[in-house]
Amino acid sequence: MLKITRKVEYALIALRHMQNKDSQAITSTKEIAVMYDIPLELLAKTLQLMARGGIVDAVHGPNGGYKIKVNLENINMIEFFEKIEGPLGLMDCYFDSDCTLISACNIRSPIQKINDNMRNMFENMSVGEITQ
Amino acid sequence: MLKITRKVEYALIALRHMQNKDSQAITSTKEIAVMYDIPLELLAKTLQLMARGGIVDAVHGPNGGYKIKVNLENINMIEFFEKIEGPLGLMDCYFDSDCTLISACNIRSPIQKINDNMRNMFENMSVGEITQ
DNA sequence: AATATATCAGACTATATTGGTCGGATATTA
DNA sequence: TAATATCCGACCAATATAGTCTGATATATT
Repeated sequence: MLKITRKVEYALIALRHMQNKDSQAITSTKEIAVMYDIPLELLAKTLQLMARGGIVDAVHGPNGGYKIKVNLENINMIEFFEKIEGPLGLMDCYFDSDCTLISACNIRSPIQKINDNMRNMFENMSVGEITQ
Repeated sequence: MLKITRKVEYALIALRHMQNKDSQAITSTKEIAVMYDIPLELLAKTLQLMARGGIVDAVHGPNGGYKIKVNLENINMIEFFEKIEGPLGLMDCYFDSDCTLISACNIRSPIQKINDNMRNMFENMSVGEITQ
């Protein structure tokens, strides 16, 4: 429980690796997969997700690869998780709006409070902080 | 990802239910299972885990059940999770102690930073806060 | 004592999620 | 045209979680 997925882990490793190079340098999937001993295909998929999500730019063809596109300080961990894994279960909860799930929320689920805390924490944590 | 298990959820629901009754009142598994529509056997197991963990007291026999044993403000969420699910992956990380996993930690895993933050958050959150 | 009811305990199955693989398409450089 | 890299979805394998079943033990009531 409370686990971070491999895809997210691989994505962060890849970003940190690229961050330590010249900002215009191109890094291939293979380079990262070999260096950190990560399954190539799976890493490839996560890099594709980051490209789709606008976090990195892709360069096709021989000597192709990826480079970081945005300032990692400007993207929070919730956005990041959702770009890679899709919508999280950690729904936003607006106490002052009307909520059709009040009974499910209050009667059934103290979990909501935990999720609110987690979401809040990750919204205030940038990818840059994590990759250093 | 980042999900809380059903057992934890059921445990919190049970505690909140008991908290709203007289502190000496006995609550059976059945009472809770019926009221919140939770699978009886699974709820039974989580209550047993809480009894083993010293959070509740069990009363055997007819009209038996459970009652809260400790002050829920004095137990943090990490302790609670571990009583119910066993050791979490969110290891403690002591930066000033020597660590045989430094390379794995620094080179491979930004995850460590995320886990440290989560652990810190849950250590400073009491079960009482969540069950109200 | 016998019976009914509740917790206790572990093995077992079903389901869902995640991790990883494969095949083939598209883009680009040489 | 050949080689290399990203792209994309379908697929299978491994793991984790959810839930079920069987039987034991403790105790209150009759």
